[in-house]
Amino acid sequence: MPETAHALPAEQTEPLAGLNPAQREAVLHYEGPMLVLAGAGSGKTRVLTTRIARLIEHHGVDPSKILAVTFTNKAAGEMRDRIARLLGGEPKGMWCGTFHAIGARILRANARYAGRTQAFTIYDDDDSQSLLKRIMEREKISTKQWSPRLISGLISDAKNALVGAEEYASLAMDPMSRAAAAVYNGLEPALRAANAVSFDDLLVLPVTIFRQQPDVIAAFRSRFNFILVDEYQDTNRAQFQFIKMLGSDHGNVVVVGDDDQSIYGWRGADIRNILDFERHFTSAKTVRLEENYRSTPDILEVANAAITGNVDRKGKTLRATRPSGEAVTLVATLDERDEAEWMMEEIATRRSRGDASLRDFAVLYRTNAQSRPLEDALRREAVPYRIVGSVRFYDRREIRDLMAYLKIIANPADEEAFRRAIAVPRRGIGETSVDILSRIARSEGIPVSEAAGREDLLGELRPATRKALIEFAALIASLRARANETSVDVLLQDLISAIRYVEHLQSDSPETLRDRMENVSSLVSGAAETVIDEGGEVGLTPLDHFLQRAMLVAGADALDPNADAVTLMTLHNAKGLEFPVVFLTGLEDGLFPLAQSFDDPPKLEEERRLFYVGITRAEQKLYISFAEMRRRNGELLPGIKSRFLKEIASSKLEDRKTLRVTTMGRSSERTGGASTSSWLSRKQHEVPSWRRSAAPVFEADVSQDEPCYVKGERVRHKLFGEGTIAEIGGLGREVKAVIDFDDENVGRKTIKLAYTTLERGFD
DNA sequence: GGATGTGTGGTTTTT
DNA sequence: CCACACATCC
Repeated sequence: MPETAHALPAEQTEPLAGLNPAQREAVLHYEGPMLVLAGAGSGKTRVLTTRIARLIEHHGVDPSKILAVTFTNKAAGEMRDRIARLLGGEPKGMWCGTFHAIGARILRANARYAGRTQAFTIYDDDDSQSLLKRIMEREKISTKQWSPRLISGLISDAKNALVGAEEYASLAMDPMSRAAAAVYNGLEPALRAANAVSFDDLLVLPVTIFRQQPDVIAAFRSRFNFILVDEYQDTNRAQFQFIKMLGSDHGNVVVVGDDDQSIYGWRGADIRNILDFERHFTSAKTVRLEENYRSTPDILEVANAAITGNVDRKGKTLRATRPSGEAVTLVATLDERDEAEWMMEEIATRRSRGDASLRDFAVLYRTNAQSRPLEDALRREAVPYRIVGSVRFYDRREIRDLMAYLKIIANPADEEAFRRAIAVPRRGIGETSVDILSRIARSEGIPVSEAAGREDLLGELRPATRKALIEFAALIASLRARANETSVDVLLQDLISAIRYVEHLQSDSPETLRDRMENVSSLVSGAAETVIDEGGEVGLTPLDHFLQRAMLVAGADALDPNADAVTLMTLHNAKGLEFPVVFLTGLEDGLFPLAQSFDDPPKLEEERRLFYVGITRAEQKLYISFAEMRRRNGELLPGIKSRFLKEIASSKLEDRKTLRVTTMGRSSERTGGASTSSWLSRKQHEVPSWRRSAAPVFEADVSQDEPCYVKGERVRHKLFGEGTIAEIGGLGREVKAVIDFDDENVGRKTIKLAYTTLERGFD
């Protein structure tokens, strides 16, 4: 991270120069466990890299004895580069990568202990879910009652907590868990048969192997004498166990993290890992990095105020080192379009002052769906932008198609890949035929792709189908032979012409041909670059390497730092990044924080940490915006200012409204004109003078088809007082709300909104 | 078996 | 509002 770009020359000549006392202490620490509580922008990357360089240079540690775990591949690459710069050369043999990449590497070398070969495929969520769905069908579990998504989530949670299928089954009491248990039970053999592993398995299987194979764990223990883990606050139980098994003997485990930035609880990350580190690794030293080199004091004040609402934290306050700058702007906008237009104006103003390039701007939001109107605005004005995440490169149809071929070439047992590849240019083989084939293959105990080439086994299929299968099998076989003698990019080109993929794209959808072709050629050039990448120690083929890398790239990995464009991404993707100017959009109650977190304090705290992460991305200028109306799932919903904003003293924020909000606010009744959308006719209450920027309060208007209240919203009833909406439903005059009133004597009541007036928009 | 159409259901965040 | 799953028809 470039937070100390200006300090680079000093770093090169005298590594310890320019470090503050806390940073210095962390760098100088040699053996034993240490927890570095590193606030946002406190120079933790510098501490990590300097420390590793010092281990190697000063303490004479062999780089191959060091294991460094990062959160993204990009962070791993940066760490490598910076260490190389400090040492004046690549540290040979050091392992540096994400948990998943490191897990994959360990698993490659020890695949046999997990019932796989080293050519195993990594299934992404889509692959896992389609496999899961077929298992559910086989087990006669309704995919309607419990979606594969849900079941897959349950199994994933179990895996991340290191709960195996058997144990899970013994714990499953309710019908849903029992369904999940049955699927989980069927999933393991299916993955094994496909010589595949899920994402979660990349963490779980190494731990399982460590537990079962004493020599394997012993070898790794003696190899990695120094372990460093970045973003420790986002580790889950499996990752914790992994680190503990490797490091508890010598205790040379340094973890760096910030409990206030733990935002992956929903993915099984356990904030207790960092909160309890000193208990897990006794005699651990703790160092706090609280000096912030990134943001202006104005931004930091807001950040500190925002996070204070959390109870479950170690507690730390960022201290500014930079001079004071612009105030943080909080702007009320009319709707998501207005929000986008306002953002465009601010970008234009700053650009016209000539002190900002496009890459200085980042636009952050809670959910991917919010990017649409922002993208529209950018496109309208022809402002270049890049978007991180949303549709990952490897998730695109055309890429997945070709990748399926590569996978089946690399791993003949991969049934998911087989199914996708065989369906792609249509070749007269439908799902029913594949199902029959799959059954035959299973009873013969051979992979589907092998069964497809065995004419003697295909008796029950029609001659045309049989012929097509044999042809397909021959195609794969010849490509596989080709894979052994050529590079991945050439293989891809051969593949594309062999299946006449361009013609397929052309006939499939001529409109998108250009875009797709572009993606296909990016894939080919990406493949060309991967070949010259690291060699790998277990004798992997270039194809295996390419596939693995492809499966493990994250959205943020693809960020090209040289592109001059505005960056759009979710808050989760923004972790670890920084920008001169940041727009934090959609600060509406129910959206950020999401309504689902309202009645769940730990979840609400996680949302607040996410808010904190967003704020601390900004270096010079932070904009926060919310919209009074927002289209969600095609429905226009009223929005009120996020509760998070109300936790920040108004003196810390510069309040603004867009022109449209200002004009609309005055003329309540007769705004007329083109956009007579329903909400315009709603009457407004007086806004109390003591809260100038509060969102307008609307009367309940039951003539609308769309519900005007959302679940979880706070309301006040004339008779019953204040309460929270627990449930809402019905249309028109039939709209009913189930409300839990604060007054215990009132309790829960179901109210027809047509006959009542509720107030909202307070506290 | 495949194309076309209609219905449904869903949306938090990602390695 | 949109993507996808499913059903129907060819």
